Amino acid sequence: MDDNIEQVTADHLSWEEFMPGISIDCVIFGYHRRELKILILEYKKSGIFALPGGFLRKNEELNDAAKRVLFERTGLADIYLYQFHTFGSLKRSDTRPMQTVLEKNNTPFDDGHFLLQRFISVSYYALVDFKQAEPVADVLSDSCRWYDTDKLPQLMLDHHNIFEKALKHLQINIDRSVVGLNLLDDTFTMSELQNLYETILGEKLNRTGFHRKMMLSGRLKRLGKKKTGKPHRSPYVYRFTED
Amino acid sequence: MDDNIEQVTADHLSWEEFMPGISIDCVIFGYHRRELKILILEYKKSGIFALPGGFLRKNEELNDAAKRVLFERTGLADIYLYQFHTFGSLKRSDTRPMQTVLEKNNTPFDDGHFLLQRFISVSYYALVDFKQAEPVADVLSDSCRWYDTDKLPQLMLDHHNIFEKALKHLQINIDRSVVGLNLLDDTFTMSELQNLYETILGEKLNRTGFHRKMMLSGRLKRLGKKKTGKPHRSPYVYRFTED
DNA sequence: CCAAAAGTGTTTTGGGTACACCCATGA
DNA sequence: TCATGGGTGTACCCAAAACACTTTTGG
Repeated sequence: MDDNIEQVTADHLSWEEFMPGISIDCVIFGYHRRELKILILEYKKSGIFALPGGFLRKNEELNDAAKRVLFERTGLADIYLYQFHTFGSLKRSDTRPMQTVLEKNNTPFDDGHFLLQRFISVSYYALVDFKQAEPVADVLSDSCRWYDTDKLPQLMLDHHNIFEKALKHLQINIDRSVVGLNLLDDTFTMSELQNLYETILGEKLNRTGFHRKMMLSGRLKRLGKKKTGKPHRSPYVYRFTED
Repeated sequence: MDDNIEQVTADHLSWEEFMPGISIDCVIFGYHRRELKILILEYKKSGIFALPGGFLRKNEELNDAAKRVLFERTGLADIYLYQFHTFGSLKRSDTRPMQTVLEKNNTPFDDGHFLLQRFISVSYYALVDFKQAEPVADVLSDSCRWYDTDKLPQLMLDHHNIFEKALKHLQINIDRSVVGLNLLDDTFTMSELQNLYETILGEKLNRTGFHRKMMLSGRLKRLGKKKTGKPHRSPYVYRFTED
């Protein structure tokens, strides 16, 4: 019993370090085999799915908090991160999903628990290398896994809205975000890059036009040829030039 | 003395209605005589200038709070409002300007005063009709006045950053925001519209190209001719079609 | 008749798409 | 030599920019 009280106190103390009412949600995009993916947390035994998120420390830059969330879930630093919107609907304050999560975690709580308040969500999207990321679950969750964006489970609260808005921003910023640089391997072929674009935009692109546009952008450097073992001419591989 | 205590209590109670740590700032654009303007508050006798802002009620939609702030300062409803960024730098938590403001207002305060905490600013820009707006100062300020965007006073904290980012977003969204509809009179000439565009973008535009682009957009309806009394052909007046 | 600004037709340009063709490669 | 996919040149289209010309109006 004493242990339990101690735990509650410690719990309470740690929440004290954070700004109340402000959460940070991250839509973390990855790409593999023609599928656009995002990281999704599943809370323990609750069947509740959510975007990776976190809170803002009282002495922390907002953008640093987003970087920290990203690092905690993927182990990656120096990642393309973009703040695209802040969500503040009242529908966000439905506390039932989080109550369920706390119950399944055997965490004692009352109505005033930090996690049961109304949160404004400052939301970011990130582009990460699928192969380099090592998804890590947080204390409340069983898993942090990649899901194809066209096969997402039902997400808690307005998290599906958040994802959709992130995708829309990604589509609009597709060139500015240098998607290839952030979502592909270091080197890649032109059709791999085109496949990525087509997956994100959800539409077929003209092959020759795409080729020329990319070359004219001046951001691509052509390296050697790639031996594919396929019955056709082998493609060049490219790399993005830093600028 | 009793009155004073009563006031403090009332003051405390009223701050209780708001979410802590979250503020809303509005860059309210107007346009008159080839000058782009924004509304700026001057705090009482302090020489401190700031963007109009406010706070989020605990039971209020975020976007509604922005509308409320706009209404309180201009008396206008149904205005084009766009949330463009959330600012969360630690530099925002310098409390000295607000302490000065409270002192000049003879408002008793201690370190824990609501206005002296760290705030995350969810920021919106608005486009309003200069002639219809009736700027109203808030309780802490002497004035709420229009300033030409190229002659702004020094603004507190990061408010000049906020303005700059708002302007950048306005420039990018200039067509989507239907700038003419929101910043001009109901009817206007083509060159008035072009002057508005040139002022916002800060560059000269090709006259005939602008004319044609606007007509091809299909959003303009040509009305009659305008008698100008000027020694040249009189221009048509136009109106935006609603859709 | 002139100057000034508005409106409109014509030409040029440049990016995007479509198509045709050649190249490289393994079966 | 055939099928397949990669690379590139040519033709075409459309929208934006540049230019030229006409129209209207007061002095």
